Amino acid sequence: MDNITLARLLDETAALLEIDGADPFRIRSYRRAAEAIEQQTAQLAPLATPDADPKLLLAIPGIGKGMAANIRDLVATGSMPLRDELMTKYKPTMLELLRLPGMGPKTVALVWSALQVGDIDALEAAARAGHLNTLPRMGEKFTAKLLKGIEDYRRNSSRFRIDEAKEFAERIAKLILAFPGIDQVTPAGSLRRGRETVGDLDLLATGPACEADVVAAAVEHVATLPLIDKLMARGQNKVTFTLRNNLQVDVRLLPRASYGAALQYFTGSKHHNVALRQRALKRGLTLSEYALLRLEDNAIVAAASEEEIYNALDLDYIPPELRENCGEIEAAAAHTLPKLITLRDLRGDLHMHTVESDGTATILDMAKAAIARGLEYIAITDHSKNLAMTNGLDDVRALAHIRRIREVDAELAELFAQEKGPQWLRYRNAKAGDIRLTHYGEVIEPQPPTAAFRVLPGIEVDILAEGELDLEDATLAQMDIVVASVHSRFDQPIDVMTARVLRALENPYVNILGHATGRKVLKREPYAIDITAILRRAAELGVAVEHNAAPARADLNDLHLRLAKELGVKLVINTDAHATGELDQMHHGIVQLRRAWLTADDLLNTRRAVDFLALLRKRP
DNA sequence: GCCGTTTTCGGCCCGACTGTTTTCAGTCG
Repeated sequence: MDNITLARLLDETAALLEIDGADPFRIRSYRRAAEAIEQQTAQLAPLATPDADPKLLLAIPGIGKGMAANIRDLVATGSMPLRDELMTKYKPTMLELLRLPGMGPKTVALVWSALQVGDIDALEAAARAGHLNTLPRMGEKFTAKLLKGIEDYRRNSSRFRIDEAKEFAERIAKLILAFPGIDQVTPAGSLRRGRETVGDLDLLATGPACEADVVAAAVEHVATLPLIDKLMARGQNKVTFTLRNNLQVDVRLLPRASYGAALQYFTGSKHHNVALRQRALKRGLTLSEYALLRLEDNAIVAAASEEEIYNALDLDYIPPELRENCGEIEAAAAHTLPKLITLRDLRGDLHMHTVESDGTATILDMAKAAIARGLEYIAITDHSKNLAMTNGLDDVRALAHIRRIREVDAELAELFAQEKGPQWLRYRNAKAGDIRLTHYGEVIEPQPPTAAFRVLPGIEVDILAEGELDLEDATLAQMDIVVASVHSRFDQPIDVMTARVLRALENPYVNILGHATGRKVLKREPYAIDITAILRRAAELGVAVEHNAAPARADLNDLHLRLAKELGVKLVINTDAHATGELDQMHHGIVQLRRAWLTADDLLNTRRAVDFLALLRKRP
């Protein structure tokens, strides 16, 4: 039984306990255990066998004697007594009801006990028949909202990818900023924390118009924005609505003086906030979205900035990406938070395409775009022949392409030698206007170059059915960068796919493993290969593993990135750009790396080009 | 059910909004 299943079973038990009206603190402990298990990079099942050291499970915060016994039961039998008992009392489909808006545990328990309604279809039927109106607190409005909720749930219960969510956040922010007196709109929530997907948007607005005595007008402005599909709720300083694509947006308008407290509060995560408030209480303080207050006299200790609040709690400032209550508070207290990687640390991008296969720009265009973004080297890695639909290269074309790449490389080196930099800055400045080198507010200033920009010849070679590659070794030997990727046939069993990739890693010319998992971020599809096995082998062989920065193609999740670091895997981050503008996708990938606590030292392509090449796998 | 620079017992985060209430329970983030 893997960690994800374990966590899901405990989380379901928590939900059933909630419906059962159990002690809320006991419920919380089940949730906490589920979250703790999800965060582990090592599988727990081997630690839960009868002959394993019991201390190992107990070492995980949130798991005590009782929960350890539950875990051992789950691993041994697939279930546990409490869960079995609850499952006979209630229906598993009731868990789904909790996902509907307005349906909490109490209401689910009520419709079950009063009407024997235990699944979505029955609930909808009861609502349409007016049966719900006979129950307390469930009138016309509740029923109408619920029916809409059921409809939305069936149509689209998925989350939104971070790049899409960010785009909407920016559009809405622009509309809100049109109101005079609102001078700042900041995305908070999981978008600011850099989660791969977000369930809803949290936007925090502030400025003179958001002060308590005048905020009503600004609320009216937000509640009547033209792109609102359905207004869900509106309060004194909060507006909730959905867009036509069903993305839910929460806008809070808060006074400038409490901006820091509000930003901290709405950025979350929930668990991080809970832990922070507990810490505050231990210090005789109380934390809310308005301020950090001293309990005895309600004096404001900190409110204007997040830094003040963390510092007042004897903590170093914690970057949003780390705020998951996953050890960051302890590290901040001990001053041992890592110096997280930033976009600025990146020096090269080793995976991109040109017009030679399925890209839209030339080699020189890609080089200029990379220079404009402050990079020092790139690798051109067009597709190989097996991907016919991308106009992939056979051996003859691949060798000819290498010659052109080397020509561009030499051309740029000559320019650098002749003009010592100014020419490079011209490339930069020509593009500076329409390139947004920002990372959630941090503006990246390109630095003057200290060495010639390098364009490295490479290829993204396709892994075939038996694990062999679709180009000759003699061709691959000419390349600096050989990215091996799986592009299709993900319908194969996981062991078949894994063996295929492992075999490809053995090829002495492969120095980077490209996308291989067939993972789709929004579809909850299982991985097509055993990532743990692949990472272990890659570490042994010295093959670098790519983290694809494009949100649509991100193969590795937070957990895999942390595991890769633990295993000493050589990691690189690449955009896989098919157009110059796609190089900007890099910042999404950087955020993912930050979430995994990675620093500049954990990546190969934060090094200078010459150092980087020396760190790659040794070739025969 | 977990946990311990006040603790092996007695705590366990905070506030806003909704609906249907005539003072609040349930939900949400």
